[in-house]
Amino acid sequence: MEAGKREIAQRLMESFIRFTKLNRPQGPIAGLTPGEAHVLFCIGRAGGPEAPGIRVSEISDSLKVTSPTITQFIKGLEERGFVERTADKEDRRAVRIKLTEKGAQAIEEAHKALLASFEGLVTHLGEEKSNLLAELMVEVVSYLREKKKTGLHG
Amino acid sequence: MEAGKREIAQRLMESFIRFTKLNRPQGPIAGLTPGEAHVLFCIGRAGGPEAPGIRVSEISDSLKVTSPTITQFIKGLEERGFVERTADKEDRRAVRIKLTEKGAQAIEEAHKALLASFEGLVTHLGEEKSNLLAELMVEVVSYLREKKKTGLHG
DNA sequence: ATAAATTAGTAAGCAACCTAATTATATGGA
DNA sequence: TCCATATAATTAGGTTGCTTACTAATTTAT
Repeated sequence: MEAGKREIAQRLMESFIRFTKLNRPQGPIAGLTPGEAHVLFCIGRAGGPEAPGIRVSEISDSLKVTSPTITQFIKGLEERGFVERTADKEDRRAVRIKLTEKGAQAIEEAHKALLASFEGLVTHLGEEKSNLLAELMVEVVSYLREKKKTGLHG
Repeated sequence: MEAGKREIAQRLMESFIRFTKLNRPQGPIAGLTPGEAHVLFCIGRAGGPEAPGIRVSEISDSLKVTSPTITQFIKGLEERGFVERTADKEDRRAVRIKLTEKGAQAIEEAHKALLASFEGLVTHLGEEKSNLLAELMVEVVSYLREKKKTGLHG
């Protein structure tokens, strides 16, 4: 039924547009912009205080943004004491980035706030619907990823 | 079950973050940036060629952005011949904005492209799941709207 | 008449991205 | 060994889509 399909697409489109608008984060959390929090999360995931620290290129790969973008974020985060840069001894082109104590605390705070807001959503929808939604969103993400890949040479 | 709830929230959070990243539009459609297309859609919805045209304030209310943002978009769109400005005769502070022929064509093209991409998603998920997703997203949107409202004075 | 509100616009700036070019270092092959 | 090439990070500058603060013109209410 083609008409049904178009109608569903229309509804999906509208809800996604509204979602995108509303989902834009309003203000900073723990003194971090949303983008900074993202980068900081990525650094935090990369290992504890004993680890050598993550590289700029690894962050940019992981977050799918270019390395100059990461450099800019790191610059701001370092100035404000959230991260530390150290030279890599085995590859002197590389830079190792680690969280400071302040950075680790900021992550914890931001993570709590973020999770709390999603827990609010789960409470609103109920666990069953939330599960369903998460599954569907995973499928949407895999579709978008596929589309983006083939879209480049198709 | 608190542990379950947190786990669901976590999965929801991750899928939403990935979605947001992938859903960012890549390039212009019909010579319009995504933002311009949005504004043009809004102008198009406001009435046909015989209507008096929409006001800047009406667009900004509808799209939930400030009026200077709209002014900037209109400026660019007028320069490139997508819209026309005319003075309102009954309220000389106001400006009436209408689509040109070129603008109407651009909307049609952009709308087709957008709808086609969502139809691709509907095909991928199937109609049943797509319907479900649209319904869930409507609930998410209403939750976010509510949260944003109460968040301001709570 | 005058104060208050409204409409649109300008100026300046921020967040989060991008590309192109540059610097420093690493590495494989003639 | 030396050179060409590749890689790591950075700098410089641009884009998109928003913001706030302000001005000018006009309308409305007192």
